[in-house]
Amino acid sequence: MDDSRWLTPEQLQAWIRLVSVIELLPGTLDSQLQRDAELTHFEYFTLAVLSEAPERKLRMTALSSATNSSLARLSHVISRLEARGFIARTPCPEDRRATNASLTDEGWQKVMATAPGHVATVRDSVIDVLDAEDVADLDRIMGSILSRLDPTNRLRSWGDE
Amino acid sequence: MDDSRWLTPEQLQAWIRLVSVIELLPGTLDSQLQRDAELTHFEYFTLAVLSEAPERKLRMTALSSATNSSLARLSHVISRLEARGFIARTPCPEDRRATNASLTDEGWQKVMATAPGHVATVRDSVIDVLDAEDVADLDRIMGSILSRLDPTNRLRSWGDE
DNA sequence: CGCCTTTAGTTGTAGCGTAAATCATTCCGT
DNA sequence: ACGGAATGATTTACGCTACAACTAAAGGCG
Repeated sequence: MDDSRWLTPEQLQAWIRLVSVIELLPGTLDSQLQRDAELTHFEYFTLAVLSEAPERKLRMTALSSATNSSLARLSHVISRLEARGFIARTPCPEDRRATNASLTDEGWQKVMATAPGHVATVRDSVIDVLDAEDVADLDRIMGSILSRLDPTNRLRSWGDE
Repeated sequence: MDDSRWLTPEQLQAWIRLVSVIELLPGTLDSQLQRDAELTHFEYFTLAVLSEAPERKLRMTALSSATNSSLARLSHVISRLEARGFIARTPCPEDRRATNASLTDEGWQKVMATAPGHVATVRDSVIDVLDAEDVADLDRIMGSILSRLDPTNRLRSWGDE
């Protein structure tokens, strides 16, 4: 086993801290959203992405790509959100294999009502502890990592969450 | 809703990218470990932490703290690892409420056998795309975030994963 | 002491995510 | 135009995690 393939102490510590954030942040986001809106972070994010899309509508595949999820996972989530009236499934005319997921008015209301509390949590747990330079560094580094993690490089420059 | 509480475009993009990493990295780590060692990343991490502890033994509470997990989650995981022979539970003499989890020889062998492949994945998906300055930035930023996320501030300066 | 509270840990259950199987439709080479 | 491969999406089964309830031991204090 080549020794140069091990991590330096600096790399190791940065890695452990990244792992810790990955372990802790989802819980923070989920519990605020669960408490205040009965939504998981992924459910909220899905609604939010949809709310930014043209006509508030996207094909399942496009939505799964935009939310970094598998189609299977998305399908489950959309089923739940559909049952709650936040999303409607409609068959796609151009390609009869495809399904469009579109945000209902109720879904739109839900996003509007939920966003402020969520943003407050994001600021409180992440953004507000960082200065402008930190934010730029974070953006650059996460971009680099994503280029490895996300083979299809779908990392857009985003309008909004 | 005060407008200053919304995110700037720069903050928003950095946030979305962080969320994407949080969504994608666990899957990458889990699938490599699952494929090569039939371990989740959390299971591996637990074994690894234990392998660095004095006598390769820690109390459940200390271990849950070191792995950023709840005691309940840890208890389930330790049960699985115990059933597979990687860990042994022993009652703690000083405090009869407490339980020690200690790494068995098999568990030690497992960590040794699994580490190289895992480190290769970590390098490949994260570390190798970053230069020394990036690593320092990542470390600093994750440290800042953790100070908010982790009220007990147990972020040590780590010996090893 | 006796009682209440806190700490340590385990267990049961419900819900979410992953992986694999399935099905329908479309694409494509010949 | 036909048959196979690829694509779009859903469904099922199963494993992991969070949450709540519970047991047991220790600490604190009047």
